[in-house]
Amino acid sequence: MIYTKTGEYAIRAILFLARQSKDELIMSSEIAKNEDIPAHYLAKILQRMAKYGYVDSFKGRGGGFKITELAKKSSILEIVERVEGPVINLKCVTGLKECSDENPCPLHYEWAELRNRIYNLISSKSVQEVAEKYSETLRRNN
Amino acid sequence: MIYTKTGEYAIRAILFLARQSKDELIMSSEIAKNEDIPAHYLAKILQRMAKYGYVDSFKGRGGGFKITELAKKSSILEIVERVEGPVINLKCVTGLKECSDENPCPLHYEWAELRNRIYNLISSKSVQEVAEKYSETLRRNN
DNA sequence: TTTAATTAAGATATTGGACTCCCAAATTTG
DNA sequence: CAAATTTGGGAGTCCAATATCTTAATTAAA
Repeated sequence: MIYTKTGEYAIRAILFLARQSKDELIMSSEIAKNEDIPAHYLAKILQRMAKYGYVDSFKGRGGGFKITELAKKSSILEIVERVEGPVINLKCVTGLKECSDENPCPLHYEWAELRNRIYNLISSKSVQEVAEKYSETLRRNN
Repeated sequence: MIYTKTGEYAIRAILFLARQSKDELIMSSEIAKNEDIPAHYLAKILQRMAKYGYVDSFKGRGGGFKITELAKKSSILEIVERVEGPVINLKCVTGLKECSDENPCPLHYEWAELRNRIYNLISSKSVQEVAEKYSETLRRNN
């Protein structure tokens, strides 16, 4: 993974919610169980995502979480960066202090290209698209 | 950066040493100053690299460090992994629990390719090559 | 031989991420 | 209304990475 556990848990939870049938409420504990995430910790992350408007939350018996339209349209990168801050450091793989477009280290341009492609990979598809395609794969195989 | 600060410091120090004129001894504090690395922390890292045979160390007045032939021939990846353990996590960018070649998530193959290219980028050139090419760039520009 | 300089080594401190616990607030159900 | 259930929010623990400090060992130079 490129990001931290917090970001990973956030994405797994949101993709899990995105794969549920419409308007169904899922409890934090159920997501935790299914995705193998520490329950109390996930609760915190969901709490934050509720603030950001990525999930709607409902208290009390029968309560739980469901994904919002905002989250469905968002990319993985957007959600992760909201939850944990910038994902990929801009610095070059050599880490050289003076490395820049003017004074490029020998790996500068190749790394820049890869970095862009990584960004692209996790920002060009919406959560909904990813969830749907993944559901298809699971349907085909099982 | 893909690796931790410890790995980054190690690489910057080793590339700095690789750019020095032959047989010159460089003090830990001098590297720290030039590369803007916490001095005491770098000392620890150099100490470990001495154990691994990547630098030779000399105590006392006039002492310091110099890079070994082993380090010159090694790749950035080799050194970083020696210093801090495996660099890039194998897990997919979606973090999905069941993601595998059989049940690939929608980003699985693209990510696998990028991961390979990153590995390639930091493992196909030796420290010496990187240092030499970088020195050339600096000479041309300044 | 003494002093200063430099690395080696180990102990300690700080920080941030990961995780836990507890109680309050809200909501449903009986 | 009371009890049970579920999220919200605050506080606290744990651990590894990062960073600092102190002292010992070694060496060169005065």
